[in-house]
Amino acid sequence: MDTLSPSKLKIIGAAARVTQRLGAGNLTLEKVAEEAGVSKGGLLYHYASKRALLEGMLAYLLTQMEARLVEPREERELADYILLDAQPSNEERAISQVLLAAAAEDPELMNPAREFLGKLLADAQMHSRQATLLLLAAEGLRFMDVLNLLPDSTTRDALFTAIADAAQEGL
Amino acid sequence: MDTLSPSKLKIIGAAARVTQRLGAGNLTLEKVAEEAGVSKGGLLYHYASKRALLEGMLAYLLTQMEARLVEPREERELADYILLDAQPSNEERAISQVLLAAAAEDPELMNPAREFLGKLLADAQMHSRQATLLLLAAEGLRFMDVLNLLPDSTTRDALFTAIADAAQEGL
DNA sequence: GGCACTGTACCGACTGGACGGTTAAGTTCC
DNA sequence: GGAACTTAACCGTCCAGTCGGTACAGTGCC
Repeated sequence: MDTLSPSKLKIIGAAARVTQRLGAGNLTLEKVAEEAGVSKGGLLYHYASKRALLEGMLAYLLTQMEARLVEPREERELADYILLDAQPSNEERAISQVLLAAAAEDPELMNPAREFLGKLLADAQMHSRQATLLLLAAEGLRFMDVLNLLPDSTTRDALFTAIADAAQEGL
Repeated sequence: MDTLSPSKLKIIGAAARVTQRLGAGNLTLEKVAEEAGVSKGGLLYHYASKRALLEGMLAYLLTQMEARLVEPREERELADYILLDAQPSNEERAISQVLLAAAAEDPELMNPAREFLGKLLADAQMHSRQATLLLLAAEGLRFMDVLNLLPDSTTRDALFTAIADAAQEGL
């Protein structure tokens, strides 16, 4: 995992902001460039194609999420399996949204995510059925959240506490 | 819910097939028209815009799903809450895929789905925390499935039986 | 110090293709 | 005759990616 250059970080942040403002469907290189304060050429110097930019965004997202999952597999408790999806930042939400949209055009793009999720799922299955269910539920909530499928934010919070309680009390 | 005309049904089926074959990102009016055996103009006669077509697909999907949920709210058992996501047909998967992709571009499109899900979620919450968790888990699995985020189909089946067992045994 | 050259970062006008939607002219069936 | 339906050509817009530049900070050589 090479560290991202400041320019690349700036660009990814800009892409997330554009998405938040205009929606994933309106994420164009020109807009990202403008938001990042560079020209389109400048942007393409750092990410040679839109696909490369999207790949960069996905990699960034996965690093962010991985950072939350501190416990090594052997020492994970039930509650650790929902950590991944607890309170995603707006930036994370935006990036997830873009990726969901992009996956439709280019499924290959999601390979790293599939791999990541596959490992996590396998760990959960090895741990217990409860862990598996909690992980699935947390992911379900996350998807609904990212896709704006939840009626309001209080519902989201209620659902999250339901999962968190279940993880605590072991139900 | 007015019944769909044969032409419209034909078009929706064609759209699903195009999606299966080429991916959600390549769903264009021209391709759908060709697959349905009509011209683009003919398609647009029935669905006045691409958005209208997508709305039609969503409505169709929701009717399909609703049909599975036979029990009235008061008589629902735990297992009923995962019925919705059990074994979606390829057509359903394709339509869901398109909708997921479209939602990122145009969140308004998903209003009916949001409403549908909101009700279901409220019912589950009223039933029990277990029902809520099962519903979330089933939805989580469905999203992963639709987005091709699962490593393989045996994993999917294993996860589904895990949920189903939990619904049966009441865990 | 001055010169030639190289690599890195960045710029923005332009192009080419894709695609949603329009239109005007049919055809078919009641 | 007119309503429902179909057709093919066409238009306009949007956007990823290209390309010929510029600026500037080294670096090596005399």
